[in-house]
Amino acid sequence: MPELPEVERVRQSIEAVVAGATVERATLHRRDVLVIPGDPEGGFSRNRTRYRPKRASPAHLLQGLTLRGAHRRGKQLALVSSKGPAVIVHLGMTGQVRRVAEGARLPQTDHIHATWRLTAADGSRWRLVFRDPRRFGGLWHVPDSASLTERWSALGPDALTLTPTALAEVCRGAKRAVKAVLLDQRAVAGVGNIYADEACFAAGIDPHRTATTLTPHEIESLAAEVRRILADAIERGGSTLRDYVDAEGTQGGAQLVHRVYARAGLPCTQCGGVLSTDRLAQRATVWCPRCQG
DNA sequence: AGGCGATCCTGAGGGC
DNA sequence: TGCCCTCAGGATCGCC
Repeated sequence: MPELPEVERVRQSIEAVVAGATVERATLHRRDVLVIPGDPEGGFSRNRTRYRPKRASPAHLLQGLTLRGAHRRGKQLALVSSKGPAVIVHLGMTGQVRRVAEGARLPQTDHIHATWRLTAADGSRWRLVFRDPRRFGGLWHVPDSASLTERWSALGPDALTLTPTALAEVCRGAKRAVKAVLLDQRAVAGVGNIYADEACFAAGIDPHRTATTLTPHEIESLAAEVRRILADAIERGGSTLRDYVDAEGTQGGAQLVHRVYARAGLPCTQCGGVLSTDRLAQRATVWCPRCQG
């Protein structure tokens, strides 16, 4: 499940090829994966039972344009053209962006929903594909840079640079669990279930605590741990639990240092006590009742 | 306001 | 070997 670190690794692993590249040809293999402005379903997620996509053209996937680069906010990735139009890529649960040299074979060819054929700035030719077996992810066409800014302004501050002030602001008056706040992309962008649990553990805060009751000291500690854990996970190449690989197919190693995620019933690495589990905000949650007061 | 359940989807893993 | 069930979860929607 790609969260901020995994999306950032994907971004890094395509940036060099994407910056200055020309999109020679773009193909959409599955129509309902792309949302274009004016679609009956205008939100960020598609309700598939009702979603009826309008006709998409290769231009909606930036065919014929030169790319400026790959940008990221929270868990969202955007291929941005130098003229302004962009495509937001959301990986959802099982989404991948893979990149191979033109003519090279992709390791997996099932569930590929979009393909871009690129000529990089140095003249080399590449194929970029969006693959997403479970289709919780998707693509969003954005007509200009102002629209991208507008869309991304609906997201909270990027979790990688989360300040105590910003965290305090979204916790103020929030009568819900602090983990629910961390998972809310409008409050903080980029944290998912794994790193929410890991950050709460590292900060010694029970994820069930009502957000508004956190002390300034706890807020500061939590913001620092969110930043540290995400930065460390990026350095380790992200967390590979099952599906995640970066654009070159490289697995991550951050899962090796998880202290609580998927460790329910196992001993706490800090105190040796048994880790507890329940469901919070619809997500499996693991914490140490002794270390997280 | 926000908790909660349902929904979308596929693949893995357990039980028998 | 195979079938059925459950579970995983990001985001949203509708109900309470």
